Amino acid sequence: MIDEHFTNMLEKEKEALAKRIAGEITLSSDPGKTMRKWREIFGISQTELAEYLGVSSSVISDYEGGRRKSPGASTIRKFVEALLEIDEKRGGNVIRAFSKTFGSELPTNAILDIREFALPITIKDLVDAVKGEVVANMHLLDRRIYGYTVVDSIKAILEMSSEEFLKLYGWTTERALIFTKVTTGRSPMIAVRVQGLKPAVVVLHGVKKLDELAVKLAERERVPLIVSKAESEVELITGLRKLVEKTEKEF
Amino acid sequence: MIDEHFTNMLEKEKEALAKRIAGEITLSSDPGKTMRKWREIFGISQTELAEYLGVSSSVISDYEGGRRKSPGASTIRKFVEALLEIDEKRGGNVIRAFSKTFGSELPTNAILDIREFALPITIKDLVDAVKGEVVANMHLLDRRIYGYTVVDSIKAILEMSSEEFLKLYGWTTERALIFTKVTTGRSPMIAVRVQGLKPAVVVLHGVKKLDELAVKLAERERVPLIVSKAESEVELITGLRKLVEKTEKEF
DNA sequence: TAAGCTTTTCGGCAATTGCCTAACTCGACC
DNA sequence: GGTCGAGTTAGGCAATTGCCGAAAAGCTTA
Repeated sequence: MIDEHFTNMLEKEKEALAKRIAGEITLSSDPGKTMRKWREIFGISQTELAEYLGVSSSVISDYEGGRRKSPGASTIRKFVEALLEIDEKRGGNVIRAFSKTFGSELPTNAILDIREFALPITIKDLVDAVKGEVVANMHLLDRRIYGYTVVDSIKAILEMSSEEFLKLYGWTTERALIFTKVTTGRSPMIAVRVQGLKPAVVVLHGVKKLDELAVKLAERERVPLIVSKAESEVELITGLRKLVEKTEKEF
Repeated sequence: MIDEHFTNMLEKEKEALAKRIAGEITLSSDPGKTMRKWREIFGISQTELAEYLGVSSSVISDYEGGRRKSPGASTIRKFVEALLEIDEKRGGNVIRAFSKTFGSELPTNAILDIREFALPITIKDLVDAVKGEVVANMHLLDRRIYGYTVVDSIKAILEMSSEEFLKLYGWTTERALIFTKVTTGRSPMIAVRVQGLKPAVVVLHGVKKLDELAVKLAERERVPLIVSKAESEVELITGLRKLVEKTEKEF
């Protein structure tokens, strides 16, 4: 009974997300661009999506590239449904990441800020926003990221269970994971390695003396590592939010 | 500054509603049917919408009738934007009715229940759901309605300002207005008449002795008047909610 | 650096959309 | 009963979509 209720709630969240994505694509002045944005948020390749839909991959590329100015409702529907079904088959991490039910389960005092960008940005953009310095994997700065999560590393380590850590990383691989109250950077990077999942980039704020091991772990995992020189958490978050607003204006 | 903030909030609600409507149309297995549903919720005629969009009215009829199985994104976008812009020109009552901002301004203890149906129902359906008896305008029972508002008439009269009454009626003309704790039905019908607006149907619950003036006022306003014989408010609301669920299943 | 995988670009074509016009139906009202 | 406004139906047609396949280009990784 309770399980059934919970399942119905998740189903509603999925429907709401489907509607949100479909609405956004349909109302967009560049539907193809928005289609790409959401496909990348889900971390699905054009090839995989094409196979799932039973079309050739050039079809997906043509849509996302804007060759078709006004995709039909059927096409958008199939596209959106495929994204959600593929995600569900993978465990439903992205659906959960965008649902309110999931959001309310996290210890909110460890999480200082969570935002999405209206448009994908590069890690280079992020570096500027956090007054950062790249300390590992500089060659990977062209990666796209779609959002960020700012975590108080002390609170997170003290209060979050292993499962919650997993959830934190499991959102998408296309987000920046930002730790504040960091001393050497060792603990966050160990946590990243132990969980075996990869955020698109890790930002450390508050570093007194960077531990060489942190750099090595980042290089091993091929995760760009950035040290933020922002004066305070407020300044860090303000810079990030300005970046969010900037992408909203450009969109 | 505060005005600006408030305007931005309304703009966001409008965007959210646009996305909701567009998403629903796009994901629907019968987009035309959903387009009609939303046009009727806004109380806009096909003719007016067609003129606004600069097309002939047969175009709207063809879409809503399902002649086009997969309307393009551009078409849906123009349709949705037109609905919202026309409503805004009329004062934005429907946009507000569907926004959270508006909802939180009403005295919630006077309003016992507010719901939408997933599909339009006729007044006949409503009569059954509330164990009702039609006392005026029986020939108008084929009208479509899209939702209902149940109001405690005593609390509403004691606590609601004239402006709030106006808001209550101003939602759409496609909803049922249901008064509970009614003795003769005179006061609710006078309120209906004084405000000069027309709900699709009025239901009176708890009538001891129906005032003939109530019937006359209903006839004059051409508003179907129904007296509910439900044993209690709970039974009344339960019947209505069952009807909501029924439409959700059929949709 | 080479191989393998992913994505892009473009020509082609059948099917469908977006819109028109004209004729018709229905309900309300004078 | 006649008029008017709202809505429906269907034929027609130019423009666009939905999809294919092939060639080229780009990216990642060992």
